[in-house]
Amino acid sequence: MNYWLMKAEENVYPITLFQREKTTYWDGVRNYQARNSMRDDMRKGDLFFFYHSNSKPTGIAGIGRIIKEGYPDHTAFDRKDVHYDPKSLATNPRWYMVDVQYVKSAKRTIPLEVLKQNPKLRDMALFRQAQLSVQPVREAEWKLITGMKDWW
DNA sequence: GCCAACGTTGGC
DNA sequence: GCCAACGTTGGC
Repeated sequence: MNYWLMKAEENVYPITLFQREKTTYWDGVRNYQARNSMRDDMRKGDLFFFYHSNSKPTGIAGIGRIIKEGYPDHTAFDRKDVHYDPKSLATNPRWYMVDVQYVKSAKRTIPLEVLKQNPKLRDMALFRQAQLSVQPVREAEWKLITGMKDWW
């Protein structure tokens, strides 16, 4: 079982919408490292932190589960889609996505600042590669964060 | 809205 | 292969 952190802009896809929809596909990732994680490493049943960026505060808003492993991101083929990429061909897709299911929300978003203050979380990818929208989370980090009673 | 960090593109 | 220009991410 692997753990992940996936970022969504709150004004684009808030966790309240995820909760209503229950399942969705995670499209629009256009970074190779994030793509590789989704295409090669995510497994059905893996859990992830749903992270709100561009929000007040930014931070972990909830938890989701991977329910379908990597497959071509069709929004890259759609000329009218904001994530259209003419270099991604149906015969040779460049971008991948996964299907995800809502699991639960934090009582309140756990702010980035709170995570930063915990010395045990210092090595999280979140701080080392701030711009990466899909990133692995270590089991110890997962357990520590999900065990923060005030927030769940 | 600003801007630092960082990834990608393309000329050479 | 280098690197400047450019675009995007995301915190603030």
